[in-house]
Amino acid sequence: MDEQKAPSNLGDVCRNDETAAVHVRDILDRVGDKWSMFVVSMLEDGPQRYGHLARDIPGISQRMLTVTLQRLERDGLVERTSYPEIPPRVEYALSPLGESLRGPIDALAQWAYSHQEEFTSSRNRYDAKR
Amino acid sequence: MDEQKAPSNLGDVCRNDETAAVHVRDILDRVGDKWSMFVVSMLEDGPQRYGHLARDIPGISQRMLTVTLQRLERDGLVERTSYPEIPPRVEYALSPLGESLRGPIDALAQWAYSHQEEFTSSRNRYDAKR
DNA sequence: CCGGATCCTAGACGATACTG
DNA sequence: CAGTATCGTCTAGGATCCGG
Repeated sequence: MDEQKAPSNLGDVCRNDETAAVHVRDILDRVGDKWSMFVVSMLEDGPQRYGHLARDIPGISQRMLTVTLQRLERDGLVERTSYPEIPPRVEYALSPLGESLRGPIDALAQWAYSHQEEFTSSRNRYDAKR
Repeated sequence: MDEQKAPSNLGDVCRNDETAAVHVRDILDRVGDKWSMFVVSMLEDGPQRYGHLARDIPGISQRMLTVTLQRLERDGLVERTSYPEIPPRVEYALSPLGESLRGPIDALAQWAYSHQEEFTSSRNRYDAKR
């Protein structure tokens, strides 16, 4: 008894397995940082070049695009391919692991989209009371 | 023509609707901050008192528990009920909106749990090259 | 074209002490 | 018991300039 079943929700993950909880935190950090999921969404249609991403993501600085891509590559969510040409060409694509993240992320995006009304009205109500 | 369909993934959400993208960012901020989802996971089993949360969430400071709960309440994910007794008693519970977030969050938690191996091995491989 | 290196600021977070 | 107030630290993120 006390079989190690795959946990089915966040609470089970956090409570059953100390190290798993740490990894969940790492993922949530990546998901929650300012640009990562935006970049991932840009790669959903296929590989993109650095310059294309820089142009199409409004407001991102060169530095943040660079570090975001590096972190995503480090985490194995994005694959970087550089072609030794002049001028240099570098392409970024979702890895299989990155592709597999699309499901959960899209679910979250849909939730955010369909509940934005309740979300903001709750904030307005709360702020009005101060 | 140009009917506004519900977007089915993160890219559609971000590209189709400027304000929706902002709300998605707000949600992702909340999901990504250090304690929010941990607190939410603690409330999955039912309402909890402040002190109980403080004891059961390892490493959280009083301040961070307070501000986390306030933010969750502001966003309408958690409901606060204070009973005017001596000594005071305050209970926090998931709102219906908060309950509805469990699906997407649990999906993400499961993803993190089942892919932690690839995640960390990718990081080790990446770090080894520097 | 694709970044790396530097400097800077705002806000997230933590420790501690105090209060209705 | 359930917070608030205050202070210090640390890091994410932005602006800008430089290099292969």
